[in-house]
Amino acid sequence: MTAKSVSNMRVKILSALSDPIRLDLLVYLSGGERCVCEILPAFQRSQSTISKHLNILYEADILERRVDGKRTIYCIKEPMVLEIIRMVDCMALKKISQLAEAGKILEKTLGNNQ
Amino acid sequence: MTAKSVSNMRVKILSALSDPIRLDLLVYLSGGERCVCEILPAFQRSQSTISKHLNILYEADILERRVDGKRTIYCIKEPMVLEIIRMVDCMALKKISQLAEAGKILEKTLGNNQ
DNA sequence: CACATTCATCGTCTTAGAGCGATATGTTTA
DNA sequence: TAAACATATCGCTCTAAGACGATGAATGTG
Repeated sequence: MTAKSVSNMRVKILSALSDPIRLDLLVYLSGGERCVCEILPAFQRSQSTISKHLNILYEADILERRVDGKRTIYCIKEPMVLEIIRMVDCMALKKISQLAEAGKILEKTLGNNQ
Repeated sequence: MTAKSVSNMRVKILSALSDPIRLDLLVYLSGGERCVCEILPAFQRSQSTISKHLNILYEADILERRVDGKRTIYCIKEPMVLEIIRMVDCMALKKISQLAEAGKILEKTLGNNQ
């Protein structure tokens, strides 16, 4: 039962991370806690859309939230998530540089053949 | 341009990881390289479904593949992905144990109130 | 060469999720 | 208490993705 719970939670966390806006939100919040009315103008999306994304991150236990008067303040609950993003970026960079390298080689080869 | 490429690749990698079958495939392949005909009987899905999932992991640069005769052999290209899964599992476990703890406290409280 | 094996890809169906406007809920302020 | 503000939620549309059977493209075998 626990094994299945962990499996479900694992997918929930990774699904929450697999969206460009939500990744940007996390990077934005890595600078410290922010209320929604601060977050909104930093993202070119409707209020309902941002609210939904924040809630998905909250449900995945990645963000923490706290109500202060009429504001709701979000912050990163699990800093490990930033480490995960860092590792994924590392993988992405590796891939991009491989592609760039391949591009150069191809260019060179084509150049020689002409 | 590169920033956007990294961002796209990042989402691609995380999307590839956000599926239960694909995570199981990675755990399965962490035991070493396997051809598709070995993988298939270990998963209760159609051949086309497994093939597609393997391809998604391949496209995300997570798996490597090699053709040997009429077999295609897959293996993990980027071991860092296992480390990422490990960290996500850690987060998931933390959450599960929090829930379990909350359950106990609730139980105790209800018990005391009666 | 005909056939079996192995795997990828295509076409189709169905479901999940992103996006947004409109509305609901709770809080401060006038 | 009415109005303004901050945010969540609902209802809807549209697109992306999962699943699978059928087909296609290789490779090996009799």
